[in-house]
This record gives sequence, structure tokens and C-alpha cells, in this order.
Amino acid sequence: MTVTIKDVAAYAQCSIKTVSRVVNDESYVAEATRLRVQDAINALGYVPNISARRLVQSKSYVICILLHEAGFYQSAVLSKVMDIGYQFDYDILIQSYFPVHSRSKNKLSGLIRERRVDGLVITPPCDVDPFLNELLITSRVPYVQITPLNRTGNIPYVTGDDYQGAYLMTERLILMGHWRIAFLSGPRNHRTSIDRLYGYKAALEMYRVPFDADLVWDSLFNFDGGYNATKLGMAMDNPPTAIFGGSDEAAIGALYALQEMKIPVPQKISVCGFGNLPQSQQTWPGLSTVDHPVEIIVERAVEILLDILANREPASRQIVLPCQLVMRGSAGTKPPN
Amino acid sequence: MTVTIKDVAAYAQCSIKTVSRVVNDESYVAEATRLRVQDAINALGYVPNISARRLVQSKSYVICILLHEAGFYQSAVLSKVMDIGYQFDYDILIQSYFPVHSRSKNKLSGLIRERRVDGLVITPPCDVDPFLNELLITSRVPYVQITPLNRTGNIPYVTGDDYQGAYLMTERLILMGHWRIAFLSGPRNHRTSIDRLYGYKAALEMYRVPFDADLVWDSLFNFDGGYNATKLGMAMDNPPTAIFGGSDEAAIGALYALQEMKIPVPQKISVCGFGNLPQSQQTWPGLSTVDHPVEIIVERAVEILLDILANREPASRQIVLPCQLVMRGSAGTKPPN
DNA sequence: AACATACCTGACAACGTTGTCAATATCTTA
DNA sequence: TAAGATATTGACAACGTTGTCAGGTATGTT
Repeated sequence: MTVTIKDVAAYAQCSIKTVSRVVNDESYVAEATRLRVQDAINALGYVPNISARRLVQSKSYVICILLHEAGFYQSAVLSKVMDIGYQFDYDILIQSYFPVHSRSKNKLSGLIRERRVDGLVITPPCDVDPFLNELLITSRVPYVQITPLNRTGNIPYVTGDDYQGAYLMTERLILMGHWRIAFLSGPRNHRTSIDRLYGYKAALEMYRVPFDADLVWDSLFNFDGGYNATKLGMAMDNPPTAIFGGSDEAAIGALYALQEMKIPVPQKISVCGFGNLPQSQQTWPGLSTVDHPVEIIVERAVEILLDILANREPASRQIVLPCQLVMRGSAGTKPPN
Repeated sequence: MTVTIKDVAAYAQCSIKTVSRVVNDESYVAEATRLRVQDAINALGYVPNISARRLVQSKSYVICILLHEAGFYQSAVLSKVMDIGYQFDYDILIQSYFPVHSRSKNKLSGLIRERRVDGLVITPPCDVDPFLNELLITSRVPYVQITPLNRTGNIPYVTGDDYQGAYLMTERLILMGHWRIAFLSGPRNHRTSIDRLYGYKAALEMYRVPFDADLVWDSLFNFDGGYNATKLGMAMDNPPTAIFGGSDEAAIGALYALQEMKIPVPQKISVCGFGNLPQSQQTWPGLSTVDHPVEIIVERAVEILLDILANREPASRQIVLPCQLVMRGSAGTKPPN
């Protein structure tokens, strides 16, 4: 039924090893032989059996993207992963991971321990899960973290510069006249969230704008969090003239809340986000945000992983990429009192 | 280094075949033997080598989700696929497919012909690509289409009822007093787009609302298309009081355009979409839309595919699921003249 | 007691490829 | 011309599993 390397060898009158050499572009094949084999391959429509190759080489040629819930950020990562997927010899497998499901744990454990995947790309918030970390250590499977919530210097990761990005945006708001700027914070024990908050604080300090702890609003970095925090926060005696969302999702939630409260953006209040997700340019007004270069981040992460898998030493194992401001309609100069 | 079935057999003092039986839960293994083998497996930490199993069974235990560009709809599909992915024995591979890239074609062709995937789930607009269709036919690989742009009765697919959904929404708008309702159309040669247009027309007819061809605006079903069409269309002499976007993306584009033109929604004009994408509840005002039950669609599609792969006859090979209205703030009664 | 039947087990081939190594042919150099 | 280097090829084992089939041992039936 299916054409194997033996059929090709018989057709081309040579050994299977020679066919293998031609298929894998190895040296030491006479030009005439190579052509004869090529013809045989074409004539018979031979395609190598990947399972056999994988067995004998004990490699799966699969890398796995590990995601938690499918939020917008995760979608953005997937978009890029898909875009570049066809450039590699590796196949790309996606796997969700919910630590609460034991089936989910089992699946993941099988994936790694049965060596169905050669390497992993880990997206937040999977990097902070203890079970996964344990599994990664004991199995010794290579992996790279993308924009981890927490990170240590010896694990490969690629991330945007949270501190610098938050600093830039805060600075910009200050230069537009704002001095009461609320910050929509994420979980207080996550590095990403902490770094962004530090960037925010540093800019305030640099421009001698007093820091007000009441302007740091917990948002969990998601839509509902941003919405609720804004509803609550805008009721304070001395509300801010700008809201800087530590994530686009939270900022979009803030936008929604403000619309609901009929507080015009940006006339009465400015809103900014962090992430530059695809939908942040489809809100009204367009969301000013810090571009977290997801595409480059993913590209670099996959590059590092492929280097590791090929036993090449990657140019760098920890990459922090600078962020840029993307100003749209949602941010403007501070309104007169 | 790695523990194989032989090691387990030696430890448990039995043949490799018996270990295989235990691992695969086959009958005809004495209880005592089974326990002895289980102990050996646990003691040695044995995990079967999947590549070997795949080779001997000539199956890959992988299903592939084929996507074109990573739009929001595609992300929604992926989300659900991920959600349910850990329930299967199959691994889930994602692959983008851009017919213009020859590398993309090669990758896909290899994926199928090298039998790296056992089956495919095909998302729009991949289903209308001739190269892919040719490949699917010649390779005989099983596949299911999700909400195909075009479809024939003999190919497995799962989709929402475009006609019925569009009918319902148009009817609702009419009942809210609208009789000049613009329809943001997709490509005119795609079944999905045509069906939604027919549903729209049918409702108009039923309620004796005259059909005006000038109110069918080409939008390509995306944000820019919806935006441009709305900008253009609202400049006409007798503009509509409602815009029904054939897709949420187009409707969100329309919302943006209307905000830009300072035409209040829903006071002056109502806007509705089709799809109920995650972000359609994060727009302001919340987008009224037709819920396309993506989650169920994906679930059913995967069920069908798994049935086919297991040589079970699926309960049904073509499934058309009813749609429901989700009314949010973007639609209201027709304003007085 | 003879025989059928169900249960249990293991030897061995097969899956389709790549790696190792030896054998041969051809070329280069002194 | 001989010796050594280089190019070319193929035989065969190995990868780790599952499928086939034959053989053995209890158990039940006539």
C-alpha cells in the first residue's frame, strides 16, 4: 500500500541506506546515483515515515506551547506561533494546562514523560505552577518561558521590559500634565506586576510627583478587575485624571466603566494600557498602550528553544526587550480643574 | 538510560508481551501477574515510547487544527480546542496555512502525506482553498470542517445556522421599529455570507419591509471592512437606523466609525453583529449579536473526527446548530424621525 | 476418563527508518 | 608504480513497541 524506502531502493537498484542518504542530503553519494534515486522517489511518490525516523532517533520533532486559560494575550502568542510554525522542521502542539484538573496534569505529564514533545514554550501564568516546575526539573525537558510572571536568571526566558515600559508611559502622562495617575495593578506577588508598578513609581519620583498608595488599584490584570477597580476608584474624593492599566485587558475594563459612568475619555480622564493587544486598536477611543513586542518575544523564544534542542549555545538565554509607546485617542492632556 | 518494556519484563520475570498486555489493559492476564507487572512499572518508572507504538500501529495520534490568519474567530476556536484537548488520547497540533506561501503549502503537504497527523479540523477560510482540497482528496486523510465558508452535503462539517441567526436578528430589529437596516456583507461567493444575507432578506420579506440593495454593504466581514463601509454608507441620502454586521468584527468596525462620526449608539442608530466573540461584550456599548455557539461547534466537530478515526460511524456527519440572540446595549428602538 | 473450552503466556516477526562499519572503487601523491 | 587518501556503496543491527500464533494449564462437560 504505502511506499517505503525499500520500494525506492528496489526501483533505483540500490540499497536502502543509499536512499536514506539521498533523502537526508548526506554527502558521499555519486551524482548519477542521486539522480536515479530522486527519479525513483518521484516516480513512486515516496514520503519518509516520520514515526520510524522518530523512533530510531528518539526525537519527536515536536515543541509544545503550554497555555493556561485562553485569554487574549495567549491568543496573541498563538497567532505568532502559528505564523512561524511552517518555517521549522518541528511541529507545534498546543496544550492547555489547568492545575486544578488532575486529568490536565496527567496529560501534561504524559506529554513530557513519554517524550511526545522535545521542548516546551511556557506562557504565563503556567510558569508559577509548582507541579509543572517539579515536572520540568525531574524530566529535564528543555523549555523557554515567555513573559513569565516570575523568573530567575538561570532559566531561559524572553520578556518585554516591564519596568521601562511602565516608566515611559507614566512619564508621558506626567508630561501631558497629569499628576494624579491611578495604576491598575496585577497580583502583588508577580514579578511582571511588580516591575510595572516600580516603573510607574520611578517615573513619579523622577518628576517629583507625589506617590499616593490609594491610586494603586488591584485589577488582577483582567477586564472585570479593571472594570470593578475603576467603578470603585472613581468614587473617591479626589479621583485621578488618568488611569494607567497594567494590562490592556484591565484598561479596556476601565474604558467600559468610564463610558458607563459617562465620564468622557480623554476629555475628562485619560486611559492607557500595557500590551498592545490586537483589540486595543478597535476600542473607542483607541487605547494608548505600551507595546509589548509579542511577536518578537515569541520568535526569540522559539529560536532559543531550537538552539537548545540542536545543542547549540543560544546567543543569549535571557532576553529583555524594550517596549515602545503606542499613543492613540484614549490619552490626552490633563483637563483644566 | 531510559526504561523500556524489556526492563520491566526482566524485573517482573515475564515476557515483554505480557507487559504490553498490562499496559494496554488487554484481557487474559492473571491477576497476580498484572500486579507484579504494575509493581515493576512503578518501581522502574516505565513510560511507553510513543514513537514505537506509532510506528507499529501506523498511527500518529495527532489531530491538526488548520487555521488561516489568526483572527478573533480562529482564536475562539483555539480556546475551545485547548479547553477540551486534555480529554483525548490525541495530541493537538496547530498549523497555519497561507496559500500564498509555498513553504506553507509544503509544510501542510508534508504534515498530511508523511502521516504526522491522523485527522484535520479545518477552520474558515481554509475550506475554500483549491490546493488544500486537492490535497485532502488525494491523501484521503479524514477531516471535519468548522463553520465552512462553503460546504457540500458529503463532507463532514459543523456549523451554526447562518440563515436562521440572521433572520432572528433582522426580525428583532424590525420589531424594534427599524425598517432601514443596513447589512454588512462578506464575500458574495461564500455560503456563510450568502446564508446570512438570505436570512436578512427573508425577515424583511416576512414583515413586508422593502428590500433596498443599497443597504447591502460590502465589508469582507472584518474590522476595516465594517469601518469603511459604515463611513461610506452613512453618507448616503437616506441612511439606515440600524446596521446589522454579518460578523462581529465588521460590527465592531461599524461601532468605531459611528463613534468617530459622533453618531450615538443606540440613540441614533443600532448596531448588531454575528458571532458573539469574546470581545463583543467588552465594546461600548456592548454589542448585540447572534451567538454562534463556537464551543459546541468545536466539540461536535472533534467528536465526529474521533468517531471517524475510530471507525465508528458518527451520529451525524453534518450538523447545523441553531443560533441565539444576545442583546446588549448597542441595539435599541428606532429613534423618532 | 476423555475431550472441549476458556484462560494465560511467550517466542518471534514486523513496523520503516538511521547508525555503524566494512568493503570496494577511484583519485592523489611521492 | 605503490601507497595512501578519499569517495561510494551496502549489509546488518538497532530503535521499542504491537500483532500473530503456537503452546501450556486450569476448568468444565460429556
